[in-house]
Amino acid sequence: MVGERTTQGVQPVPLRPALELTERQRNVLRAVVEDYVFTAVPVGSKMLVDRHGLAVSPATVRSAMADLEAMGLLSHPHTSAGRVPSDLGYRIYVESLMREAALDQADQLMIRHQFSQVQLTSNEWLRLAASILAGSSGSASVVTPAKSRRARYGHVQLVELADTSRLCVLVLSDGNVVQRRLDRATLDRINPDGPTGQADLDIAAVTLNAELGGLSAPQVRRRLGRLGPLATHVAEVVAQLLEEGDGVVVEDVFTAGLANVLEQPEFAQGGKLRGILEVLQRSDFLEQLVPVMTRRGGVHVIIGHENTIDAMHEVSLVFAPYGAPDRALGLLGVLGPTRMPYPRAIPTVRYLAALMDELINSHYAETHD
Amino acid sequence: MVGERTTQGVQPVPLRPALELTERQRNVLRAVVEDYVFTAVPVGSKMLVDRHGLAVSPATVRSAMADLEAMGLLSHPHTSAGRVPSDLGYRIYVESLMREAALDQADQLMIRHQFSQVQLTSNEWLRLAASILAGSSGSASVVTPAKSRRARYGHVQLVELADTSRLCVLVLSDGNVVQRRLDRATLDRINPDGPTGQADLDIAAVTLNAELGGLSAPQVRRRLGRLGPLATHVAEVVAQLLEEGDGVVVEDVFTAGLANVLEQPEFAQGGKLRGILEVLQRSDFLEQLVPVMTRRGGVHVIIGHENTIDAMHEVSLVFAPYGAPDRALGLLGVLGPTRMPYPRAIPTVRYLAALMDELINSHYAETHD
DNA sequence: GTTAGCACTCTCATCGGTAGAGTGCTAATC
DNA sequence: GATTAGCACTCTACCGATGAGAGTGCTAAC
Repeated sequence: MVGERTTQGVQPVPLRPALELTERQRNVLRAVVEDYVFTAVPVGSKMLVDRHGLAVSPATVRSAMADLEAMGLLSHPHTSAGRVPSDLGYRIYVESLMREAALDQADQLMIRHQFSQVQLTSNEWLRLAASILAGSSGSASVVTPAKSRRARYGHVQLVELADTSRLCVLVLSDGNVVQRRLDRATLDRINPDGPTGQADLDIAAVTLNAELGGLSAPQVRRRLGRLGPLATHVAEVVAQLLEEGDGVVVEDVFTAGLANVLEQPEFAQGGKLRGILEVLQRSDFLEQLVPVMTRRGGVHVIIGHENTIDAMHEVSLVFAPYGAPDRALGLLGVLGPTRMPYPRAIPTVRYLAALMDELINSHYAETHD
Repeated sequence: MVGERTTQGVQPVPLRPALELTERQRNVLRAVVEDYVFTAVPVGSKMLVDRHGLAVSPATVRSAMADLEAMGLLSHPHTSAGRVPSDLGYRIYVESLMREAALDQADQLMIRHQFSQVQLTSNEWLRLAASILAGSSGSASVVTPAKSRRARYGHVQLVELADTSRLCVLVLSDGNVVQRRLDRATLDRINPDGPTGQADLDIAAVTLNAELGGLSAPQVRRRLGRLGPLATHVAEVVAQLLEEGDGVVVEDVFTAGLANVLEQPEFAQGGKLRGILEVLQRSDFLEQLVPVMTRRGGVHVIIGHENTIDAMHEVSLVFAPYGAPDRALGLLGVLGPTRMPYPRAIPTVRYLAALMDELINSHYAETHD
């Protein structure tokens, strides 16, 4: 029942060398976190024994709480209020106190079923993932498309649209599609005898696809000389497109369930949410997660002040990478108050990441067995 | 100075036959709206004469206000509070009282400059538009990609990815690109001798591009018989893709500036925003605007209860279509409290719609003159 | 080591009172 | 006849006091 593999070592955590807790302290901390996550109200000693069947008196719990507070795991809004977990308290909880259960069989089936209804090559897929994640975790969710950090040339298509525009559509080796319009003036310079037509474009495309398959941006650049003038120009554009994508993993972000976060009492007055919304819409906040995530897979939890972004000091992130290793990497996860139901959020994120791994791999590989 | 072309006839407005206002009533209504939009505080008679240099006494203003209230243009939060415009009051204001100025020359240049930095064929373009719109209007903004309601076949590309997946990339006549993975099992059935390779795919693509250019979904279906087995299968997929896009205009939505709305005092407590956020993320709320917008271009204003969606009863929309008539239609606009600075929002939306018209048309047509 | 008892602290909800803003009405004024 | 000054009235928002309740920390007894 209890998930053996917890989410340890989430990297930026300054765990003091020996933070040994007694069994009682562990129980109290666990109870405080779970009670507070549930009620959003600072929890006092009496409530705690009443609701969690601790076989000791409130006074004993008080002394344990005082110890935990001294260690920095709990804090006090004011003298005569109950205790609230600190970021560090949540950290300890997540790493060694939490009882993490796998996702319900029924939920799993339901989720799978929803995915089976939708085409993988469309953004609908990601929208669905975001929506499921938000619904199931009760937080805001974020999903980015799977994308290779070093995508290579896959296949190019040059199109003359009904009007006089010329489009270069590049399918990358990771399956993503990017496009760019070809500059008219340049085309006219290359082909001074008249407008560049579909026939010209087709010839260039054939050349390019034969010559450039599987190449990276610098490799494409090295080939520039050996192609015809039109093909060279397009190859230049292709190289640019490859370079623009290089190293960038997070481009588009699909979010859902913002309303869930809005509902939380800690964000009742809009002020606090404002910063978060702004960060969310920029999306570069995910960029910083990429190195950590690629270094080691699995679910990563970032709690409150562990986040380097100021506006995020009151929220927690539960994220995981998905995709094919070294080919395409996507990120997905949830964002909620630090007072987040981790035992629910973590398995949900884990399951969805695994599912999307699976889908993406079968999408690409689809072996015959 | 004063914009002659106001945004009249926004359709679902039950304007009573003869709503004649005296000059004074008009002035008072205008002053109330502008004061309230600025301060967000119900405005009383004394404040009004003080701040708006009305050459009459508060008592006179009071009587005018009472008249306006009887006509349903103002309302009273409670007995001894100031007046607040009703939705109808805003409507009258927008249609005939507002002094609408064109956008600043400097602003215009700045916006143009930002667009010049970005590729039209990427979503960055739309993201930028949303961001400009939000920043300039101080509200939340929404932008959808320009899309034809009846796009036709443009050009197809069939790609064998590095692994065993086969992709069909379809460029539509409106310049948009859609893709779909080809089903492996079907391919194997069509070509039982071995896996369908890039060579096979190329041949099929050439056939399809020669045969199907400019055709609509039913026309493509009618051609199905005359093509080879592989091409027929792909054409089937193409027809599906065309059909899925038919009639749908709003698919992806780019929003920005949600935080701006959050900041407004009327949404200080999250509850009200919740519904709006949910509607925004669904995006089907725009679908209902499409018929109105295509029937007649220009800026459309929908105030509070004029909106058929319940969750939107406390917000106003200022929207305009853009794109090439009968080819590709996109929607853009802003969403804010009914207490919106219409004289700023409307010209901004108008300008941006015109600019995007222009960009899109030069993108597609780019005539030689 | 645990617990009961107790004094103490702090918040929060309640309540009455008051200041202030605004109204509607009436009678005087231009 | 329209406008305005004056006035009584109403309602809210704010303030300060009060008391209940929850929770703590400490000490002494178990």
